[in-house]
Amino acid sequence: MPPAANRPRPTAFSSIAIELNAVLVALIDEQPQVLTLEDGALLPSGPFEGDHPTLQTGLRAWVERQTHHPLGYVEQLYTFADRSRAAATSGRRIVSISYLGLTRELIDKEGAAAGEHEPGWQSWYRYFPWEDWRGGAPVSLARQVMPRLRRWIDAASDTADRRQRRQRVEINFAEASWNEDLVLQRYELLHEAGLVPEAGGRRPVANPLPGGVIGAPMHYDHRRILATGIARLRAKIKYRPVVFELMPPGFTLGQLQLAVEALAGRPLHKQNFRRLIDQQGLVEETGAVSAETGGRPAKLYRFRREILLERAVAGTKLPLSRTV
Amino acid sequence: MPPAANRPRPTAFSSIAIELNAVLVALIDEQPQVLTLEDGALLPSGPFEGDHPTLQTGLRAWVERQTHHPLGYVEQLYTFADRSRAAATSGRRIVSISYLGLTRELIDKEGAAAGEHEPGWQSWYRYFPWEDWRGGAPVSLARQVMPRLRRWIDAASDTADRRQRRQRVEINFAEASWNEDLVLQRYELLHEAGLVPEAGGRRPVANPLPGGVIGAPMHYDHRRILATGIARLRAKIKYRPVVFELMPPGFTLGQLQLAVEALAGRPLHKQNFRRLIDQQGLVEETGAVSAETGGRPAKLYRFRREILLERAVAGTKLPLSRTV
DNA sequence: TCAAAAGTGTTATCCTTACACCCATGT
DNA sequence: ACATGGGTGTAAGGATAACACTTTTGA
Repeated sequence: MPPAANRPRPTAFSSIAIELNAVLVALIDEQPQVLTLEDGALLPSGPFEGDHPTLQTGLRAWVERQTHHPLGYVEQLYTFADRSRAAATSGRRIVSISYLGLTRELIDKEGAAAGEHEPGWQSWYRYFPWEDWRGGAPVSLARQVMPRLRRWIDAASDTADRRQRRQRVEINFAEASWNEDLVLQRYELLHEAGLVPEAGGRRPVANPLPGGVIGAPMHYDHRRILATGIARLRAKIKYRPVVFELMPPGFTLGQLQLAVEALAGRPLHKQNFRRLIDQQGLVEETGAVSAETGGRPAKLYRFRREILLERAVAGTKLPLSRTV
Repeated sequence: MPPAANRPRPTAFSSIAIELNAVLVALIDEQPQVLTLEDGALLPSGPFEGDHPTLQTGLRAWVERQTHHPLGYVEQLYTFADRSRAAATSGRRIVSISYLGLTRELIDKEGAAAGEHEPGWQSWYRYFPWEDWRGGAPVSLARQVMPRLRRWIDAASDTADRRQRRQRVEINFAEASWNEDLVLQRYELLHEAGLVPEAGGRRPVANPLPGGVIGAPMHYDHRRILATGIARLRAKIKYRPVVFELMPPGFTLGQLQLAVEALAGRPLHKQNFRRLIDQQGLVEETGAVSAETGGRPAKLYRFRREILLERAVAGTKLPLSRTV
């Protein structure tokens, strides 16, 4: 076998910009919030310079430089490079690698540049009002989203197409069988239907309907990246103990439930939530109780960090044989 | 708000090569096989040129050019850019975006370049022999992997470190609670322990133990990418009907079970597997029966493609309330 | 007739869902 | 006293895991 250097390897020396995007999430005032720039129109992003050993260290470097705060849990989301959706205004091609970051503490605003670029937290439901089912079905769904989707269905060119559209809407938006994990799928469908045209760098949509925008827009495809992050997080809290990355060191079970509800965007069953938590052995009592918001004082709990080492997490759906 | 072109946007015009890698999987002779180059030492990879509208079309373009065969199911895996693991030999920085592709049919070898670059299929268990539990615990696990991992544990600098190592090995490699989804975690642990040094472009490992390589090596970090693909696929077959992308149009339930077993790397319980399949309504009888390998003739089934539109797939683990 | 694989039926167990209820505190 | 949230017990239903058994072919 020839040495590595001699082997031909089909790689292009492309003049393409590589950008790192971050969906930084924190729970503030029982709301899932996202760090943004420019009044909520932009996710923080930075260049990937070749001088970092890994992508993640590159990300951590500029996020911490920009926010003066160490980053906790970080995971890669997706790599986008759609020509039409990223940077149509500049002629330059951009590959954007996005990350999800969870933080427990507030980002120090002092260190950041003042003025237009000042970072700020925004509730993610500002961008996706139809995703917040904590108080029942969101009004914007019935009032705005569904009527426009129905018009989009009717605008199909032929019956086969119309049937297809109806079926897709039914799967993703049916109230009776709402699946909170489909954040990205729903956003992509709305985008395809021309209902979420973005502020900058978007291709003119195929079917621009009157009535315009639903939910706050963002520049480039940042709202799509945000949708990816929310979808990932909602799926993940179901099989990995990531909520605790967003919680303070001590918390009540009620606070924990509110946190999960904020992320999942729907109310949970109190008693069963509690049973689920303790039968998984995720938390332990600190011994203290909280002086709180009315009602009986609640025990404080802390996350058992050890279990990150103890568990490998299952994930079964196959009828496994015991005769291995 | 200023127009998009005026807004400063922190992107670097990096001179970094962008590469697309493909883990192309097919089921051949009841084995999960992967398309490779150079006698199995390399995954097919190609450049991302800026002239494609999306990353996926870029990938499809060169894969189809190289193999003269249309690509079916495709999904993005991960983006790596570790300096130490990708291309240490050349000085150039490479960002490699990897994809998983599933194909039902053989790739046409005629169209490909002859000689050293001729593509060929390899069983993926050639690279990860410890992952094949279809015939019970693989011998290489007890004979090779575990003894070396134990030496790695003993080689820890202090007791805390030793305890940590023991725990990680226990979680990922314990026979009693083997989790077939942890392919990537296990590979990364073996890599960290210096047990899977790769042929080219790898940083000299911290703890090179005698006894050398376990499983067939690959160049660069391609084995890591392959591990990512296998892990993703094993996890995915549990909640999405992707196996059918690998099956012929008509198949028996026995063949289907063998296919899932090949991917999951472990034997399944026949009766329960059948119940699971038909209670999910995934398949329907074609009416035909197969002339087969001995024993009673089996009914042939086909995948109900419609269900891809009918279902949104659940994925619950939270105690949801009905009082929405 | 026997091996080999297909195919059917039934039972025990666990987990999820749901309901009903009591407890401790502030106002 | 009563509103408010904390906290506990238990029953019904469904899904999984396991077992036992019959059927149909080829050699």
